[in-house]
Amino acid sequence: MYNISEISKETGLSKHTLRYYEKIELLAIRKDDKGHRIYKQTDLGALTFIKCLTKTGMALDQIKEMSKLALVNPEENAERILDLLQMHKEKILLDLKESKESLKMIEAKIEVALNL
Amino acid sequence: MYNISEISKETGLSKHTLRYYEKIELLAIRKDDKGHRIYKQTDLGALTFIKCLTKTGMALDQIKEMSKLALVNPEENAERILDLLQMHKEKILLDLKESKESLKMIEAKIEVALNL
DNA sequence: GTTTGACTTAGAGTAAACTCTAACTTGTAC
DNA sequence: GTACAAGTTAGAGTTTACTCTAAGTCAAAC
Repeated sequence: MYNISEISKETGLSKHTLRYYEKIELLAIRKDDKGHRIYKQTDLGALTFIKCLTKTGMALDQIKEMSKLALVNPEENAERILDLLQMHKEKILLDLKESKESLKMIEAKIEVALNL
Repeated sequence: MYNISEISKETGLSKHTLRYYEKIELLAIRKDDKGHRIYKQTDLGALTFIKCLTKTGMALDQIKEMSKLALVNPEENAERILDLLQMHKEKILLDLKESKESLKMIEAKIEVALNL
């Protein structure tokens, strides 16, 4: 069990961002009798996974769509979720390829600059 | 020599974006007597390199700063430019590392989903 | 000679993902 | 009992990188 400050430190996401994620219904967090958020291990896991997805360029809208599918009816939607994850995986592989190509061009520029 | 439509096709950047890049002074393009833009091979090269930099996460502001340095006084600024390029290279390497880690987590999720 | 299509401009509008502000409550420390 | 720190909300503002619109010029096609 964590409060918002602890989760913020743990995930590296700002408190603002954590509240924002709730506002856009990316995830739902239980609150105590004072209205303060209580984060569980599973919430930490979810946020860690969300970070993986955003870092690799998945839009919050898509992440939200996926997490809704998983929450509402995991069994019926398992295949669709798998599809989305696999499509994202392909996208990452393509991005990695393109980034490596860009890196080569940049390294070439650096080489040229060094030989002046 | 190319006009804006040809350069748009060649680079994959929209005409809107090409004009926008000029507006923010990312590069300067000569015009003919009718005020139409004339792109040279070097402009195509510059745009290709700009695409490498944006694709790998460099902000337009930084690209602009760098290209200003190169245009205003290439000799005096050579070292600074080299520095910026090398810093960006390090950033790409870190991003690649992080993306690969995220990829692993996503592949792990896919594995779990497949074994249900 | 007028329609079509490509170019031009200034400036407004959009989308995504935050980020901040103001006003408020609550619990602990002095 | 009051100051301080941490939590809350609704809603406004910011940043980045486009993207679009309206109004206009100009040359070639029919």
